Amino acid sequence: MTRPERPTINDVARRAGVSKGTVSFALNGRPGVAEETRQRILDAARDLGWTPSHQARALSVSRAFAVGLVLAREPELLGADPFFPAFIAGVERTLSDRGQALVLQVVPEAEEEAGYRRLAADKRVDGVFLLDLRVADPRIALLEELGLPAVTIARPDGPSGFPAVLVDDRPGIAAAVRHLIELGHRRIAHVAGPAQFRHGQVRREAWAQTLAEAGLPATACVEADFSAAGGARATRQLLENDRPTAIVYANDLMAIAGLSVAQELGIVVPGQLSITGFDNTDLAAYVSPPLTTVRTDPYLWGRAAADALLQSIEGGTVDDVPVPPAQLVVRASTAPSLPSV
Amino acid sequence: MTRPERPTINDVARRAGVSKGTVSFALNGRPGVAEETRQRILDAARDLGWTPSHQARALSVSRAFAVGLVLAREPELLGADPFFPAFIAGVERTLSDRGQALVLQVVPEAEEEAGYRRLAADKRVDGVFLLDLRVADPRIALLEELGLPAVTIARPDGPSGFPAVLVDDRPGIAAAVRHLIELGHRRIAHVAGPAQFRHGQVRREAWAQTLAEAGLPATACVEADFSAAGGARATRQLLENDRPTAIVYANDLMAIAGLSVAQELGIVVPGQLSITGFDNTDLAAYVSPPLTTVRTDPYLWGRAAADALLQSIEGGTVDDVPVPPAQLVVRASTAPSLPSV
DNA sequence: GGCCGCAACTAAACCGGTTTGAACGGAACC
DNA sequence: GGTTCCGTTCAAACCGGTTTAGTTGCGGCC
Repeated sequence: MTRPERPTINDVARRAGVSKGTVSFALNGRPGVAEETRQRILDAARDLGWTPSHQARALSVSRAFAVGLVLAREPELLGADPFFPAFIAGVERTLSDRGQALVLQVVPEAEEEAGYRRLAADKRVDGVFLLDLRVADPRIALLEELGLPAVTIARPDGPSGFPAVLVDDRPGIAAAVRHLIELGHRRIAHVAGPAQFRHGQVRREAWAQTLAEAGLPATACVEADFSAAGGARATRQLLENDRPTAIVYANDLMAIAGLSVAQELGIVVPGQLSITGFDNTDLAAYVSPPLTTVRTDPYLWGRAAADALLQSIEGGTVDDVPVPPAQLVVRASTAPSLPSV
Repeated sequence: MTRPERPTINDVARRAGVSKGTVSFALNGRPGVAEETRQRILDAARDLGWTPSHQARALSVSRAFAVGLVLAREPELLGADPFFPAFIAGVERTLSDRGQALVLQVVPEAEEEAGYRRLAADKRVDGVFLLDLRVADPRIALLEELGLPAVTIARPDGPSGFPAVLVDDRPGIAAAVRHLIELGHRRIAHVAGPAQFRHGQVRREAWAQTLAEAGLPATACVEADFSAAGGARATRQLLENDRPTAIVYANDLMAIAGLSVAQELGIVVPGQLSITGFDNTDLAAYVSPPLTTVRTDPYLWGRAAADALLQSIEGGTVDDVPVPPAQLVVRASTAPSLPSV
């Protein structure tokens, strides 16, 4: 009942009648091995069912054959975020084909830096994804200091030596705002994400800029935290005084919470208030009324990010990766603004 | 600008004036090293800022110092599930203190077995978590064959050589059903998860059994897939003929979708229909009406599961781990049943 | 004084690959 | 016929730890 020992490169060498150095060369497609010998070695390896020990390889070449993802969000927030699992699925799609693994680290925000340092010091990973970029994100300098390759999701605000997956939330938000303007809305509010996050900031700017371009005021904005509780609070605040006729939310979760707040206040959506979300979560189409929102494709971003990261690890400088823009999905939570409420 | 070479055990040995074997012994707290020597070695290691290379260690002791999690769910379903991120956060909490990493693998369901085999063959992990247990789950035999330690979340239906975190959904569902019975409901339906999943099956059984104990019929049950779309479809089906006065959903996502369906059909919740969910997602308290649901603690389960897994890897046989039962959270989506509708 | 036993330590093998330096043999060249 | 050169192969070093088999020095014992 002892587990069968797995064959090593020495077994292959013996069976093929060559030295293990030659086996290594043959299997890595290096020149300097006669075709006939190479064939013999490949056969021997196949017969024995040999696969290289990635631990041994990791030690010799000083690579981890893995990439990392550090999440500093609070677990509760993570739970509600549809982005993250889809992104990971996309990442895996690329990684698994290439024999790489994904190392995940979830840390309290205070230990974020230590998290990256540990991954680097232990040589656990050969590179990392940088998610949830913050304004003037300190992690960029940190990773440069650590010499760890990285790929950022969306372009950071400062200079960055790392390639970025060019996720841009602006067109999606702009489309939502324009959609509302076309419906006749003039008082269009925004429930924003935290300004410290790039995606919070960028969505807010897009909202403001699109309004400005239409000659409309961009005054009604409340900053929240992407959570349902925050969305509800912000909505209540907006609806209290000088009520807008439409609210653009920075994500679906807050939008759905806001929708409920409006309903509890007896405000009819979309009759008296139009609402848009962002993310197109699973639930968006199944609330009442179904939510007009912006569909993004985190699965695709994950694939693209992993491709770029692996390429970057293997040495090449990598260009930023374009991705298709987000699409507005019009459902029933938006309707023409009534001439006067 | 070259990255400074990090010190090896040889550097420490030289500095302390001993052989590297002694250094290894000293640092692993083995007997046979004089106290004075040990101190000198520790000092030298500290001075040099030495930390052991886990790659080298992994090779010699044939351990990965990592544990794995294979997710075979579709990305869309994952995205909506609050369980998974919280669980991971709990797992990490335990792992990071012990220098272990978490390797995540997201695979299409068809490649699930290959996923585990790869993790084992590459010695990428020393053990795995078994989530989303299925009825007669084939992975148990697979992992036993692979000789890979594991911990299951909830007890599997068949025999299992692995310790389990004793998550039990029954009391939570039973509490929800009893709560509805106490409110006077007699026609209590259930929107179930897929019967192939243990947690789908168990919740359904708990619903049926609690009704049976109260002498009520457990006939109105529709199986869905834990998704919003599925929950909406199931709800519509239940409300069409012989309408129940209450519906117990197997998760919050379906419950929220069901709530919207009822509202669109002009059925007042909770006036004409009471609804309960399961999970207590972030959103549950912020829909209208706020959802009565069952609060679980996946973060805690994650911690417990990781503890058990590490212990199991380190050799000991491990007992099943009890966890506190889920709690019913009563909100406004449940109300007394009207004498006659 | 010689022997035993033990604590403390060293040297070397080992894990399983990659990589370097040198050796070998045959063909080409002068 | 001897030198050069190249393609092929091997032996050994290396990555950085752990572990085993010895070696050393010292005190106790008879």
